[in-house]
Amino acid sequence: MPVPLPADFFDPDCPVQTVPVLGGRKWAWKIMRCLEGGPRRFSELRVPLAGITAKVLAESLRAMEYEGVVVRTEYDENPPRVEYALTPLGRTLLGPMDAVCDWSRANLAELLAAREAYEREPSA
Amino acid sequence: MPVPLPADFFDPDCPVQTVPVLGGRKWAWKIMRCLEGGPRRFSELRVPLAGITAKVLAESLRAMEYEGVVVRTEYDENPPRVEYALTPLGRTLLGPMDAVCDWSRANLAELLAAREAYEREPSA
DNA sequence: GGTGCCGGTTACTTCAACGGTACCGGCGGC
DNA sequence: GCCGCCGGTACCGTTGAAGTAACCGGCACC
Repeated sequence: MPVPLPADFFDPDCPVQTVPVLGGRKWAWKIMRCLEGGPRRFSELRVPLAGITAKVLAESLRAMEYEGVVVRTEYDENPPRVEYALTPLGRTLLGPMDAVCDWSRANLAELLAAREAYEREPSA
Repeated sequence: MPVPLPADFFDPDCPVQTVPVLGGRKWAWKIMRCLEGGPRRFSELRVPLAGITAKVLAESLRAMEYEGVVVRTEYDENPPRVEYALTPLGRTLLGPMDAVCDWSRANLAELLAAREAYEREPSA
């Protein structure tokens, strides 16, 4: 297939650029999983996300809210309560995420082997 | 669904941690697409990846090689030639990637709308 | 002998995500 | 009065990806 790639191979507003959550956010996938079963409170999320700090969790949730996959609901009760949940849009993202997770699970051994092989012979 | 999430909700070596390429690397998805049609040379890749610098392309390719989705082949010709190609493992990743791309394409309007809405009313 | 291409490398800078610590206001309980 | 819980914010430092710019050796061409 010797056809050279053209300079306009990519759409200037290629949808990949708009993929939320998936890029550069360490905790986002796990947060999605935690919300899969229903709305959760801030401190409730901190339990399974062992090691996350309040700051990073707040940042991540706000970013995911910005991207439209999470909603934040503040209840004017006493004591005040805040709940985070997936939006319908966010819920539709779970499918494609599953595909990637399944791939990763299925190829875990090969992935780890590749890294080891590279370290033995970096760019032969 | 009021069942609280347990502290060991996530497998300590959860496969999500091992997803290559997808996290934190700006150009990796596009590079995958460029290699989809067959092996490419370094300078050949720079054409469709408008704006990428030699340094970042070299770094990205090396990282992808480390993760086992790309192979680098050096031909001892004159002038010397280097080709990059997807590994079989890398090729199997295209499927899940397509799922995410399709999702993004299908929901592009909603994604952009969510961001605009957030900017009008940040965390109401 | 100078210019350019190929496939990079090196050094320096910028930026965003992450992590750590400290602290806040409003409330309830002791 | 004091402590702690809840849901954060403010400040600071670190890291790692990305960008900028300069340069390299080997070869071909003129």
